Amino acid sequence: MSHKTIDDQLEASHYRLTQQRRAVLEVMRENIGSHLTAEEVLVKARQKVPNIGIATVYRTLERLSSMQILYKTLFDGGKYRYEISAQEDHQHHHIICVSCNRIFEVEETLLNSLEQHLEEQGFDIVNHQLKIYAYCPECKTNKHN
Amino acid sequence: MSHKTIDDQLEASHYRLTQQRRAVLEVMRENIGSHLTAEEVLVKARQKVPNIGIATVYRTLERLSSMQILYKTLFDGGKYRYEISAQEDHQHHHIICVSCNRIFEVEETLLNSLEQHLEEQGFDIVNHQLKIYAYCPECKTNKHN
DNA sequence: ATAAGTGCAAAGAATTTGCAGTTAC
DNA sequence: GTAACTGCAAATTCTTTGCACTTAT
Repeated sequence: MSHKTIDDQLEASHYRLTQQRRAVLEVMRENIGSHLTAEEVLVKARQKVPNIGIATVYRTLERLSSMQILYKTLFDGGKYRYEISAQEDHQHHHIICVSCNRIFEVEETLLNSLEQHLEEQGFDIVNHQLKIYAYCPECKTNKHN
Repeated sequence: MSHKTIDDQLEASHYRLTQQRRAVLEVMRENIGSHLTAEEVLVKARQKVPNIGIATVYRTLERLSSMQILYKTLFDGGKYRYEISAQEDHQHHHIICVSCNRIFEVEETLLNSLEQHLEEQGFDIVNHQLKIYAYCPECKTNKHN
């Protein structure tokens, strides 16, 4: 639904819409709520543009991240993962299942009082990231077998 | 104060107390509240044991982390940083100054209601990490020059 | 004595960069 | 036409591993 906004942003930044970038962007749009590695994006993008290289994927993901179109987050294991951003809200929280490694999203809000406290202490908060490691409901059930 | 506990733990695990490990542990103890990279630990450890190599530092940090004596945390930029753990509490939160890159600690507690909410939804929380990106009070002042 | 630990250098994994050729505008 | 973009391969950066030598117990 916010395709127009993103497209406008791209337009405004003299961003050339090459097949490769189009493919990466499509992949990200087709995977809302997923947190893909560059390698995973490469595999999916190759279904659209077979010759696309990993360097182009990295360059595109980096660029889209710096334009706030994607979020780039470092998860344990040492890999960056990318997800398409849901326009307004620029804080996102994750629950990582320690068993199946699926990533769930938590909705914002509960950190407001903490932030307020810190602002009173003189910090000027730019962003925050919360990662919660847990057994997801499904794995929690299964681990009792 | 908790040296005895850590030493007991090491003792109990048949961990050989070599000069190198002693040096790494001393470095960590001399830097409570700091979040050191392996490279930074190496430099400090070499002041005690000049020939210590980076591989030993990594192996020692890894081992101490798996024994819960250290925390190992991945920060943006893609490097792991290590800090000595304050026994009881195993959740720690950081404020990273986006200007000077110093890392500050936030005291626990404010996530309890969030956790409670998630537990009700069927998640079994193992751990969590909160990273807050902010201007620290000092940099906040300076940036208005 | 011997199992565990060490330093070195080589290997790995993820990401970035240089460059000659290609393409969107 | 040309500045921007691409793919490839080489370079970087951080971390891990193999191996012959050393050391704590």
